[in-house]
Amino acid sequence: MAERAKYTMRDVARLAGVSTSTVSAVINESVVVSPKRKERVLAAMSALDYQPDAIARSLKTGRSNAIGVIVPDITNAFYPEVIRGVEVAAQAAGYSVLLCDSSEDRAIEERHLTALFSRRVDGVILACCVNSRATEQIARRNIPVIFIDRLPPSRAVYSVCTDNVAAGQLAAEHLLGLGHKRIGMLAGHMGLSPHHDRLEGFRKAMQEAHLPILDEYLIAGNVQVEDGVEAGHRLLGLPTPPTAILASNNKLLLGVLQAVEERNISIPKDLSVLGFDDYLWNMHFSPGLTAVAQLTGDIGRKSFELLHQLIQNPPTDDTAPTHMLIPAELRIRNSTARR
Amino acid sequence: MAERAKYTMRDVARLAGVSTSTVSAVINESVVVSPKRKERVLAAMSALDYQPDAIARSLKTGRSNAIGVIVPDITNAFYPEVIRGVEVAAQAAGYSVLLCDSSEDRAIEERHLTALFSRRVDGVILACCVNSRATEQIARRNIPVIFIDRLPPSRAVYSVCTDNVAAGQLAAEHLLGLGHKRIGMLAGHMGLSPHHDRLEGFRKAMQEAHLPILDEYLIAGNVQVEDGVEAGHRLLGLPTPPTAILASNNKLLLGVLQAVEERNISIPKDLSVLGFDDYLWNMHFSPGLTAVAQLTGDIGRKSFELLHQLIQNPPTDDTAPTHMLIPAELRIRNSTARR
DNA sequence: CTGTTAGCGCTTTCAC
DNA sequence: GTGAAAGCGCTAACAG
Repeated sequence: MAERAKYTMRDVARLAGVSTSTVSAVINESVVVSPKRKERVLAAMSALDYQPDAIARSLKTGRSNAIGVIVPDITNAFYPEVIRGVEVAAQAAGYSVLLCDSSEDRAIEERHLTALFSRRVDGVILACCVNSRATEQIARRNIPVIFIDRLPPSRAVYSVCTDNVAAGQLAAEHLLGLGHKRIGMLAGHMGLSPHHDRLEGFRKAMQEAHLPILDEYLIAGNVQVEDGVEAGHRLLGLPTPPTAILASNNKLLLGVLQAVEERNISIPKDLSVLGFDDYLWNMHFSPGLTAVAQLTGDIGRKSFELLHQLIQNPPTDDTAPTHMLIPAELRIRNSTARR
Repeated sequence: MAERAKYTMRDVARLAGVSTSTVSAVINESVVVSPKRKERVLAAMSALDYQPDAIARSLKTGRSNAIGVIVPDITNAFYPEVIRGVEVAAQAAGYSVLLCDSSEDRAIEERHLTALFSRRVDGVILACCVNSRATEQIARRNIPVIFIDRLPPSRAVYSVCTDNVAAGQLAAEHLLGLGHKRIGMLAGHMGLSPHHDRLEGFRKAMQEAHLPILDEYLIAGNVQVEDGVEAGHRLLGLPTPPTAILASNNKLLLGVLQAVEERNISIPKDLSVLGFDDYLWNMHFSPGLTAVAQLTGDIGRKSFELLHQLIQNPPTDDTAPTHMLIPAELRIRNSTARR
């Protein structure tokens, strides 16, 4: 079991009465082979149900036609959507995807990178974890890496991300446009570039509207449901509570919703609520949840395309890395209303 | 770029003043090496930041230390949870995971299998698509394959699945225990073994309670949200509507919820509702959704363990394949109530 | 257009 | 305990 394929190229060559190089030429269409012999080779191949050995080919060519994808938590619904985009594009280009989950742990991320390099992947797509040291590890190697979603501390890397500053601004302006002036924000974890940037966008929008951001309306830190519950209660228990709350990720939003439920507050009558990321169930909540959606499929597809391009045309060391920004999309439902 | 590592075993050997076989012995701890030379080798390895080439090793040993995982749709939240279980167990055992998404398309599934075989994976974990022909493709090869979640038409394969008959029964008995007698079921797609089995469990429970299953209470077919909406309306528009509805998957449940919303029916006062699979947002819906949860992490972990075992101890052809059944778990919340 | 040949980087007998 | 040497299956000069 798990044994090699029964037949090798030599068997095919023997059966077809040609040399292995001819078989190789037929398979790779690298050089022209006379129709007659080509026919014989093809016949022999299917007679033996021959499958080329990708490993031997990789060893010879130095290219694996495989890429690595590392995400911090595949059960976070954002990533599977991205991965699907990568997968489809990769498959179309003849690449396989090695998937790794770092569990938001820097040491595991490092081990995964090492393993991927050892497997000679042609490139890596990486959503790094907080305080990632990946850039240092990558610098020593010469393999193209695309950062997605989250940027490492030094942002001087190839990346494709949602334009989170614009997304934060978009969210805030939607609320502002509805007449809200007291807007609370659960900003998430400032060590995570998307959260950091969304807050920046929020700040920008408030500034342009000449509105102050009250300290007590801004809660940053963790990103789990319970953190959202706590922050929600904190905000809603204020003497002058906000009339709208913006949650920087889906779990925080779920937490806010729970706090709202517990306080018997009515959405959107008493409070408008808006989150980032848009999943199937968002629209089936009642009321439907307004959200700033990320184009996850695009992020996946474009990150593969960029990586593929880098694999085929290795950049010289002095070219500045590309940053690809994907727009976010406001999906208005019934959790936000005019003040 | 995408070029091989700078250093090979020969470089390490040269620097350490030993032969490549000694370096190999140190790395694999295959034979005892004198402490002194071992030290020198280790020093040389770290001095060069040497990483063994997994591809060359695979070619030589015939084992890739990689497994393939194929799922029909990675954006279905069930699979990422399973994959995480696989991933963690695989990583602990030194295996990498090649992930493929078949998009519920038999032809793509076949291509993925071919690619995985070509890459000489040591085994495959497969959630097959409807009408899968995978068994035939596998029969010709000699690679262990574990079916998860969904079983192929012929169930004579190694598998690890939720005990869906028991799960269906569990769900029905919960409703029965609450005094419901008129129970509607959105049974999903009968070509999918989990749906098929859950219906069987439902039937069993009804039979044991000496209750008939009305034809108009049983709706099978598709599995998308819209199908749930339509079926929900059909059920709720009946002259004598059911007092409880059981939905065989999460999307159907979402659809029912929408129909309920549109008809201004109150859960659980007027209708009890229960679904399969349990996700984070289920408990944050109001009311919290009662669900039969699958132990997704266990499915993933155990399927890897079984596969690993098969890789290490190839079964003889006449041993009957193992079927591993994972229990389901009823999580009672507020969407089901006494009738 | 076709075959011969020399490795890719590693593991593994097999002598020493 | 250690090294020399032979490949794993394939591709890519190169010579014919």
